[in-house]
This record gives sequence, C-alpha cells and structure tokens, in this order.
Amino acid sequence: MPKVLIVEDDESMGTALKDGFSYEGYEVVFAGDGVEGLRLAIERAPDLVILDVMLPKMSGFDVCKEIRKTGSAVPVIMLTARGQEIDKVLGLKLGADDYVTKPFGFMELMARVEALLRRASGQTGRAESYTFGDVSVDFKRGEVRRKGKPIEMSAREMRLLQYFVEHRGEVIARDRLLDEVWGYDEAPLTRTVDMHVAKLRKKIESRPADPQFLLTVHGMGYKFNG
Amino acid sequence: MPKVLIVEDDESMGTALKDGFSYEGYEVVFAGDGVEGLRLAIERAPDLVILDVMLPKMSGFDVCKEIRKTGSAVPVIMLTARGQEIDKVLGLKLGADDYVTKPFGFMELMARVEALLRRASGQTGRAESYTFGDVSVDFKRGEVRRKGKPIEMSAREMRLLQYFVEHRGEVIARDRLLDEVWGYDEAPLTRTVDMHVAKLRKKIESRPADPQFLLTVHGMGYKFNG
DNA sequence: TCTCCGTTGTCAACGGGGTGTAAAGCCTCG
DNA sequence: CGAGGCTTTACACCCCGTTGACAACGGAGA
Repeated sequence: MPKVLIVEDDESMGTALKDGFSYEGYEVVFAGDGVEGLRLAIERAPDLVILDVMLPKMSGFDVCKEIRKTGSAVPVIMLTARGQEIDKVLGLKLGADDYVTKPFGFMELMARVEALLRRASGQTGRAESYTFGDVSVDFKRGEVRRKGKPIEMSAREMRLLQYFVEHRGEVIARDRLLDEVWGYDEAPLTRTVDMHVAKLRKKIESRPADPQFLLTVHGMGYKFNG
Repeated sequence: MPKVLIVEDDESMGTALKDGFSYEGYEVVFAGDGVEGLRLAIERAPDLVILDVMLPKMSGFDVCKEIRKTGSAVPVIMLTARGQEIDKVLGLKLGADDYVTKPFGFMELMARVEALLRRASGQTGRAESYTFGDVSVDFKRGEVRRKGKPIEMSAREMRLLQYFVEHRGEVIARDRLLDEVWGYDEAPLTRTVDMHVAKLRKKIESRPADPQFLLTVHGMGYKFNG
C-alpha cells in the first residue's frame, strides 16, 4: 500500500484527510507544520505528499522546494484556499505536481492522487537502449543489432522485446503479455504469443532451440534473462 | 468476486442473506450451525464471515474464537438480537470486527461488509518475496534458493508454496487448497495435495520426514510455520 | 499398552496438457 | 493484386501432474 504524507495545520481538515486515506487503504504519515513535514518527507520516504500552502513555521512552497533540493522526485499535491490561484504558477515552478483548491471533494483529491501515483510507477524501467549477449537494442530508433549487424524486426516483435527487457528477470504469463503488449481490446489466442516468442528467439538467440536469454517457464509463461 | 460465509440457523433470515449477497455478486457459502460454519471457514477460506451469535451445536462466539485460533485474520461480522448488547465487548475481544443488531436493514449490513472488505484488501497484498530458515523465495522471478543455491520448482509447487506463505500460521484444509491453488473447476483427489506437499518438503526441508516448516495437522490439513 | 482403523507418506507409471515449430489462412497497406 | 506480417491451425514431443497401491503413522478405545 502506498505511503502518503499529509501536511496540514487545520485540525478538522487534517483529521478528515487522515481518516479518508486510511479508509482507502493508504499508510498515512501526518505532520502539523512545515518543519515537521519536511523532516517526515525525508525520514519516512512517502510515495506521495499532500501539502497545505499555508502552514506554521514554514510555508508549503518552501517545504516543496526543500524536498526537491534533496533530489527526491516524490509527487507533491498542493492544497490552496480559493483566491490563491495566483500562486499556482509559483507552486508548479517549485516542483509541485498538482493543485487542489479548497473547498474540494474528497473524491476529486483521491482521483488526482491515484493519477499521480500511476504516473510515478509507470516511469520506472523505461529503457531507451539495452545490450545483452551480442545483441544491442535501441528502442528510440527501433533498431536491433547482433554482432553489430542490423536485424529486421516487426513492430510487434519490437514491442514484445521491449516488454521483456523492461521486465527482465520476471516470470511473465502469456495473458499478461496479451494485455500489455497486444492491448486490452484485441484478444488473440495465447498461442500467438508462443509464435512471436519463437520468432524473437530465431533473431536474438544463437541456438533458438536451446535459448539462453528468452526462457520458457513451464506452466507459467516466459522469462527474459538479460 | 469476494466469497462470504454466512452462518445462520434461522431459515428465513438465512435465505434472505443468501439471496441478498448472491444478488450483489458475492459468492456465498452457507452453514446452518456453528460446527459446520467453523469447518467451512477453514476449508473454503472465505473473504468475510457473517456469524449469528445464537447457533445450534456451537455458539457464534466460539466459532469466532476457533477461527482466530487457526491464525486466520478473516473479517467477522456478528449478528446479535436486540438486548444482547452486553455481549458486544466479549465479541470484540474474541476477534469479531463488527456488530449488527437485529433487526437491521440489508443495506446497513452490506455497507459494513464493504467497509471491512475494503479495509482487509489493503492488508492482503500478494507477497513478492519471502525468507524462512535457509530458504528464500522470489515469487515475481519464480525463483527459490536454499543456502543461496537455486532449486527447481514446477508451476504448481510454486503456487502451493506461495499460498502457504501468504497464509502462514493458519491450518489449511486440503479442500481449501484444492479450491484456492488448483481452482474451482478442477477436481483431483485430495491425495494429490499430499503428493505435492511431500514434493515441497523434499525441496525446502532439511529433513523432509521430520518437517520444520510445512507441518501436518492430523485430521485437519497442513500448516506453514515460517 | 495393545490393537484396529482411518489418515498420511512414498513411489513409480501412465496420460493429459503445455510447448516448439512449420505451414496455411487472413488482413492491411501500398 | 502482391507482399509482408499477424493469427490460426495442426501435429509432434516432452514435462509433470495425477493416480492407485502399499507402507508407515497416529489416535481412540479396550
């Protein structure tokens, strides 16, 4: 479960947020002023920070700025009272990821929180290029080379290879590949996956019948060891 | 869909609850007395239990107590007649999570059910890796190591081990393993479970004949102590 | 403590199902 | 209408899950 840091000095608002996020299954860390908020942001390494702008001791803007100074890319949502819209630009400049103006509905806040968490988790592991064995891949250019010689790859083969690279080491079920590489709307048979894996093996393995990188895990799926 | 176990001896109330939860999309398991209720709580591993206090053979309190003894943390809602409020404290001590006093509206009960399921779903996160004794398991990668050396595991063995890890400390009936690890549609003999437990023991125990982690509970099932 | 019966452990063999692979069908795009 | 690529089909192979038999064990009652 994600860990969310809430920094809010207004007692009733703070309690409401705490209870709300606990209820939704989040782990909640709470701070009542800016200094404590900054400390907890560093010590507890939350997955997301909800930050009131008006805070005792240290403003939300400064807390956000200091968090960024530590190099952290944790998503930050700012809470601001109506009439402070002028500060929006300033806030985003300082590294906040989103803005919610009081009064707001809890569902609206939750939606933005989930959007940010999804965005943050999606960033991990998107490779631009990768090398394994005598094969090198440039995903940006869409080129694959083996011993320096270019290999022709179809679009689907490329996406499949990229997915394997981005999830190397994991056992990946055929259904998951269909979801992630083919897409939700399309629904080919799982045997189609086998077919494409076989084609990939012919292109990247020295001995496709005895693969070194793209392994079969009987009864579970495939696994890329690169 | 969540699986809910209803233990209720009053016929009309039982039928109403069964129909109501079925209609809401739940999978319903039903018991008419306390002893059967306890058995089904172990064998079928429901996601939530609704337990009348007054039951033939074994009271709801005792059923709840026995469920907790198996190590299960399944949410339990007690149904009690008006005037039994005195028992509320006792019930909560015994491990019930919530209370509903008859007569109650179905929507009220449903609201509490959903609240509990929501709360519980956060805690039941799938394990990604786990270590016990000199064995370490990485479910994502599908790897098991003993003293650092890789152990070959089949798909079924892996799923079985994962289920034991995710329910460590609980006594798990063979029927429940068949339900949860094998799947509802398949129906192998229960001896098949024993076979696989034996295979698991050979791989993870130093002395499979005198197991340290994967224990037999004579007449009831198995229990993983990790 | 001994006996009996139900429960559990163990083994080897059979069979089903998961997988590799080639080839035919299909669809899209030029 | 031709070509390339994606999907489906078909078939052979092999892993491993299932099964039945038997031995070992544990609990209950005499």
